[in-house]
Amino acid sequence: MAEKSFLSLLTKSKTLKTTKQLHSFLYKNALQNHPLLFSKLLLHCAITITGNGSGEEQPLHYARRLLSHSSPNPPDAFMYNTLIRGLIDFPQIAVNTFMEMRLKPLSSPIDSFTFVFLIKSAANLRCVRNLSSWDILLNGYVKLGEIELAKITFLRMSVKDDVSWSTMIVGFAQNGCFDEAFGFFREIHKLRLKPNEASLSGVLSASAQAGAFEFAKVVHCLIEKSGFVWMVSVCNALLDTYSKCGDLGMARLVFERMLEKKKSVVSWTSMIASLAMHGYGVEAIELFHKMENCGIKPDGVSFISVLYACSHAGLIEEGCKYFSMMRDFDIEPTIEHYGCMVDLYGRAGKLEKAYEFACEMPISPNDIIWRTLLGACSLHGNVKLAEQIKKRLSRFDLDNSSSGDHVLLSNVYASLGKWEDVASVRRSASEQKIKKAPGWSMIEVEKLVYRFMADQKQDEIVKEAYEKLREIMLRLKVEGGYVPEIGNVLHDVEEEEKEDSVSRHSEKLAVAFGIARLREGNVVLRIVKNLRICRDCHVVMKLISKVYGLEIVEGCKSRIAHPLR
DNA sequence: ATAGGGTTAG
Repeated sequence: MAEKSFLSLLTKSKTLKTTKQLHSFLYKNALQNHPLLFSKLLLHCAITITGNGSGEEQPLHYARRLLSHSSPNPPDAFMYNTLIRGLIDFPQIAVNTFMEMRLKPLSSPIDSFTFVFLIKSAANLRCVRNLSSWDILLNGYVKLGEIELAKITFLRMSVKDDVSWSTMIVGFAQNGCFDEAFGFFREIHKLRLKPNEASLSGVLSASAQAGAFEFAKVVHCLIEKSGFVWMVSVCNALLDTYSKCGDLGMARLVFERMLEKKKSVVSWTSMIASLAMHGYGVEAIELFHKMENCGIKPDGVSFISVLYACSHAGLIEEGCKYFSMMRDFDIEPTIEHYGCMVDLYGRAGKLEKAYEFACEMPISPNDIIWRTLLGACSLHGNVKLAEQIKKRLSRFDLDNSSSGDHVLLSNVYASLGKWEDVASVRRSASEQKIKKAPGWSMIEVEKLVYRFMADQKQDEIVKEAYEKLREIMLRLKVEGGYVPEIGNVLHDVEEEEKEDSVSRHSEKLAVAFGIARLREGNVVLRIVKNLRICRDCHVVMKLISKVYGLEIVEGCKSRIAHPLR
């Protein structure tokens, strides 16, 4: 059967009658389960409604019936999307259709297209009457990452319920607008609205990502006081937040306090990931087994976490075992799982194997896979492979994240003292107008967050930090026998200059400021930064811990380092 | 209705 000719007939059909005829033809040829043809048919019906606009409901019912009879397979999101797209002039019906869609079992999940069409049809906002429709609209914008549009819509809404508020908070948290998430949460409090499970989870997730430890603790108090402690997602978010803020002990406590039967896959996986990120790979794996013994089936994310644990603990064989174990659980490996495997081999120095693995993956490798390998090359000083991989990476259309790739390659050269090559990488980077993302570090002092950058404008705070830093470095040299570690500095410059450029790194400033403002009895400093720590800073942190008797916890996105452990 | 966990790098 020529699919194309059928489709062209379908698109040419202008009435419900001819559409129905084509439909029966479809059945006769046993093509009714063909999702594409089916969707086209649906679209056609839907368009017929909007086309004659005379309150003709018949085609709509017909389209609906088609959907409910699309057995033996459940309908997929594509079909519903088509219907919603056809309802562009009937926002209320479109929203109702969406409501129906989310209640039905679908063979493919609701995707961003669903929201694109939904929002388009609801663009004429006067048509949207009830509050839940508005909330769905907000959620649609959030899912599309259009957080500004969501905010505008939210501000225009005359009536808002707690779902509207929590949708916004979660939206901010998911789109990296942490300050806004905090702000909206405070606003809820001011308006004397009760926070709910979602807004609490959302604001905690924002705290976790921003490393806002003090803020998180305030939220935690609120949770304890208002009896939200028994909500699974709130506990999960709390656990994750403590872990990401560097307090593994509290994360553990939250996990252990949860009732055994309340713990979900997410709870277990969060705890496994926390252990892994804090460097307890073996314990993470043990917990994975404990989870299985408790009858909780691991999902895809659980495997990512346990693979992460293996690669960072250097447990190659274990990693391979878990990777193949996924099949027993009917979990199809995704690009993330393959990424973990490449990291597993690469980190352990098996660069050839890692490269081979990446080339033979059934999914075509993304930039992250290659960057993983490039990182491994830099770790093990393999110039040849690094150059090859850099070439592959440059084929990706990367706008902002590519600066790091140049840095990585130049680090490979620098580690071998190939300064001409380092210079040429820098030249090519600057020719392509690639700017390195400036590194920053944050420290929370008495519930206020201070952010430092390497060559910041001097204000009182920065001056205070620099002054303290000078004093600290002197003390480290005298008492700790500090020698600057400058292997990673890119320029081939005089030693003194290298030391100088290293000494201004933002994390040193942040720690210095923390020490300058240290309160009596406080022995922990928490730093959050956007870039990975450099070797020299690592050494300095270790020495500071020793000389000053402090614990320094450095959080860096997904990893937490404890220099003194 | 809205929610919680996850691959790389400077």
